[in-house]
Amino acid sequence: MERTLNKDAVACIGKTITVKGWVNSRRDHGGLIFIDIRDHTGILQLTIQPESGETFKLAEGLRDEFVIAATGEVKERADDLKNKNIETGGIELFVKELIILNKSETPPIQVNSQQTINEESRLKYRYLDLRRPKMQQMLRHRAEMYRRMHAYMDERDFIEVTTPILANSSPEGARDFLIPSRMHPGKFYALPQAPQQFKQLLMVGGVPRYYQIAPVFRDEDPRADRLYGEFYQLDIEMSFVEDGEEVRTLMEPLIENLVTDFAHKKLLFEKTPRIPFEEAMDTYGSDKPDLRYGMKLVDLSASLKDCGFGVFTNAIKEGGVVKAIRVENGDSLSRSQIDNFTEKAKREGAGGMPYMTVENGVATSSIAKFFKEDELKDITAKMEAKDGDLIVFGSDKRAVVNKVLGALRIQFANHFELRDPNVIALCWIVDFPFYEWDEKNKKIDFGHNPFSMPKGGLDALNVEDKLSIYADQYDMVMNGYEICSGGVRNHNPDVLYEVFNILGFDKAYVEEKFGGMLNAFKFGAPPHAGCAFGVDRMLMELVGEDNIREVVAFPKNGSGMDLMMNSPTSIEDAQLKELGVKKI
RNA sequence: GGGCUUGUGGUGUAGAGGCCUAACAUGCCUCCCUGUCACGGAGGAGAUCGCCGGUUCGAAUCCGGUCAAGCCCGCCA
Repeated sequence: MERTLNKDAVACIGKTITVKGWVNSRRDHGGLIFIDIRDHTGILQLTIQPESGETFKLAEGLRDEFVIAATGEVKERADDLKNKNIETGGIELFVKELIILNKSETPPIQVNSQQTINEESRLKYRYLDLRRPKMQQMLRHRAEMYRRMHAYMDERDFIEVTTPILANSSPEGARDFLIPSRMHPGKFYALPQAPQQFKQLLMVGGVPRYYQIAPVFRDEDPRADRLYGEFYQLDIEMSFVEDGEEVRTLMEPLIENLVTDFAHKKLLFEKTPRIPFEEAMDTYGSDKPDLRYGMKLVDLSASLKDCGFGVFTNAIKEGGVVKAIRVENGDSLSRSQIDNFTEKAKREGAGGMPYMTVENGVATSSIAKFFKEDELKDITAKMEAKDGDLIVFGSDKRAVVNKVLGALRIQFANHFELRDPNVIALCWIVDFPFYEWDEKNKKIDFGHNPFSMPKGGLDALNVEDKLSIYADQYDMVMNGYEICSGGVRNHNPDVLYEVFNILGFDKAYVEEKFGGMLNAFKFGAPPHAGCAFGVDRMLMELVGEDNIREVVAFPKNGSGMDLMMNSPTSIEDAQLKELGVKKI
């Protein structure tokens, strides 16, 4: 007699085996009882006959989700009794001995049901939810992805180093989770928003290739593609790298392989394209474009600068642009659907949503009367529009138009179901501007990460137009989701001082704020670069989920609560006192 | 912080001023059943329709507020 998993029972015909698992369902025929026993490998039918005496009596009392062990002989079923729908449908276990290892109350959510269950209930009873085959598969998918990541990095001589979870509050970026220090009342640790500083210090510490699948913590509002509180990154960093392209070419085969070999999906591009940030913004209205569909933004300013439509000409006169996207077969949209899209456009900052449809080879609409015939022809030609297409315009400052049309592009793609779930489009967004114009405060500010290396180093910082400086920084985008962010780091103290000096911060400020890292850089920091992949988000897209909580065992809900464990919780006064924390 | 959507037996849904003493499916309980596989059959229990207030002769249904959830904006690498 040996212990066997359900799926392995198929190979045990004629043998006596023991299986253990949960009661998935019970079919009691009065004189004959069938039990489907479930483990993580699937379902196996147990057959209990009245001749088994005590065992039969025990089986009559079984209910869903009881935990049982059954011992008996595996027999092949007669041909007409085989169930082709399940893997073990050709056999059954004739039970001689049955042990109830634990009972179960009637479960609040049905494990064996196909019904979609309210997420709130699923999270409250996550341990039941996790018993469902789909969730079991998810957990195993995740483990398999981790395994591949470890193997890939190990093969390339990266070593895994764990970095502190009790770390420091960081000045940039998201809101911190703070941990009061008992030994230093009034002082706090912070949970790391990324292992960024530690991994750079590892480079200084002579570790040339580091990686870690690291938990990171951010106290920001969640979204469907953004977990609350904590998530995981495949975090890597390598020394003696001065060009981000080296990191990109090293890492992209891993991701491409995960797409084809792990997720069994098609890569849209044989060679993952590099798209400069500004081109992405201009062409797709987004720094994380979904490239599975077209609908590129086309600049029509040159054609329309003298047209009769004041909305357009005024925008151009004030230094703005007129751009448009072509929605294939978009004239099938109803008036109210158009109104819905118009609402969306307005929410993104547009004044309205002018549009034309194409009939008999030329654009037309209620606003067509403002345009000369050759202007309409020009629009049609530049948009490469065919009969039945919808042309949607945006006119304003360039940034506003890009934002509006970029958002509409996504909305139209959703509506017309242009996102092929079996295809993965990867791209790298490169050349992020180092500085950006802050419209609110009317001054220049850091575009993204002040610690990445300006392209061209110290010399490049001397240019007149600081907005023309680029950072050697890059994001990887998968089907419209940012799944990786990285950069060549600024390892040179002089460059770091100058980068801040341009914004008016002096040496003393930099030293006070970033002294720890700056000190290290004074003692022979090698040039280095790296990146971090969002593991959860990548897995979500690879397995075709549209909510990131579906690929996490125990996610928090939208208001940051764990409904199962009831966290966060209140704390005893005595405990607060010990930590030197005053109650509000 | 703001916007949109949703809230009805344990679970998933229907009902959209009087057909509601709230329907259906599933689950649960009792009984019957020796080849089912989401077994089947008979019977039964289970819901103050998220909460508070208002309109009305009459509210699950309309209105106001409130709470909760999901999505989005803000925020966030």
